[in-house]
Amino acid sequence: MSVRVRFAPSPTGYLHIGGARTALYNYLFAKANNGKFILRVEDTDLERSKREYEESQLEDLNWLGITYDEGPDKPGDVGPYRQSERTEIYKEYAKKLVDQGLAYYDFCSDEELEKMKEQAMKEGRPPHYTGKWRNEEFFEEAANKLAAGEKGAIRFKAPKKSYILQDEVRGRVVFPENMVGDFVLIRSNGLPVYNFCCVIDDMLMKISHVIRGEDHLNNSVRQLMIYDALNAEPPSFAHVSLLIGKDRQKLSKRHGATSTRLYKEESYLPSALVNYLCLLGWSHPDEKEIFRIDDIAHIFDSKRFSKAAAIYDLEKLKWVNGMHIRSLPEDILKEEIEKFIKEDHFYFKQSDSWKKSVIDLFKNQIEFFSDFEKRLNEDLLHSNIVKTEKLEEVLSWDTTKQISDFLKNKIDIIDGEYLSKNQFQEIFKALKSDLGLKGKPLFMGTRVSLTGQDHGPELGDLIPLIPLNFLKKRLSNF
RNA sequence: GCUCCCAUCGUCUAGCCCGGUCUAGGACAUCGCCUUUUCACGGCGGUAACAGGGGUUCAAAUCCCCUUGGGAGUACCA
Repeated sequence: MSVRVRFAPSPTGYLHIGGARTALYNYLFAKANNGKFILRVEDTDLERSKREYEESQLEDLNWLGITYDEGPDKPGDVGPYRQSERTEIYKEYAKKLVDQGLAYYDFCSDEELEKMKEQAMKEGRPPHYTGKWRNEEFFEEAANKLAAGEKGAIRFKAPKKSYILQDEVRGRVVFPENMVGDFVLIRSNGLPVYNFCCVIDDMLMKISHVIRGEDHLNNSVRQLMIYDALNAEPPSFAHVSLLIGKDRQKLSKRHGATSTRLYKEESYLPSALVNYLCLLGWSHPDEKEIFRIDDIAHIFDSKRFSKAAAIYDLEKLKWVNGMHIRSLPEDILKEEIEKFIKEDHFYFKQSDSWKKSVIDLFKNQIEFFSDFEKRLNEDLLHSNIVKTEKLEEVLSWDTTKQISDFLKNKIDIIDGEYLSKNQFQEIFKALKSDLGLKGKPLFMGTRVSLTGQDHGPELGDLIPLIPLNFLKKRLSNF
């Protein structure tokens, strides 16, 4: 049987980081098994679903490099791929179930339903449907109401038996009898409910494996019931552990950035995000930590999912991002970095070789593309200098005063835009021998005199990249 | 409440299925040292975990049970 998997987001918000991970696992699983990855939009909740969210989610998926074979914008043979466009299909199946006596029309009002639940809770019973409409003797009355144009919901008659789910991740899960009561298939407004359309679609779209969040585990019993009623073979299921926040609660807005979009805006590399997400609940057989997802697709194995929920914590993601930045080819790195530098920045007025040197100088020190401009401004162009205690200390040394005087004399008489590497080396050598300094006083004194900072890249690499007039200006402060 | 799921360093995890090779391995973070000063990179090293209790066994992180803790579901949301 050919492998077909799907990701089925609801367009009720931006793409959630947890959703992105689920999509990723499906994508990887399809790739590993030479299967197809289908994207289906679950927009049956009319009030919350918005087309703009759908568009943004597809866009973000694309940004992450998670591409699908079939979807609303890539029609295949089993469309349409938006549930809102499939309501007739669901109704048809629901009616068939009613005809077979496996479901029934229910005309209870919200108030009646509410009362039923309260009563059950009070008596310590599970809050299941106990309305009269499930009884055959009222079928005729229901038919009359229907004929008279009254709106009723279609409710599924939950069989009184236990169900067993052989889950790829959880193993054998037994759902005892009486776990759920009769549930709604089609709402009185004619729209289907998740558990129903999910099954119909997975069946019609020939989905072979369902990989989804553990929050759906309990839904499975309802879905299994429907497959049974439809006489259809259920797909195999893999319920992946959930992503949670530091407080071990379900990931939500208050845990900070939970939408994929924000990572895009903060200049994270999609390859890094996806690399990190992949490792949150799945492990590489060789414990490799840094990889491109397409490189591991062929070894992706659903047996390596972990069962426990993972805390979503940004620290490691930052590191992964830095690693991905460093592995970028030179020209792409340059291109990406430049996207995050202001158009009128000093950087763009410099020569290509200068740009290259500067990128080489900083690329190992940044975790984000947006860090580059910061480094440039602080380490090279000396804006935003913070007077630290350490800096004050170095400034107070007599040797520092000697160094700055010496440098001022040497550098003031040099013309040009930059100091060459050789020029700097010579000056530095002279400084060393003339003043007889070494170690910390020498290096720190020179650094502070020339950059105004107590830290930064290797002096020999850094100084020749600082415009000469900046150096002169700096020295004139002493 | 009821049902289901989960439980290894602060965090992500390997190991668990097929008990001994585990005085529990890796990574992030953290700390220390080295890399002629700093930051970073790199290298080396340190701190740090099998939730608790019972079994089974010559032997348990690994198998079984209980407790505790956490999570999910219990909708005419998805």
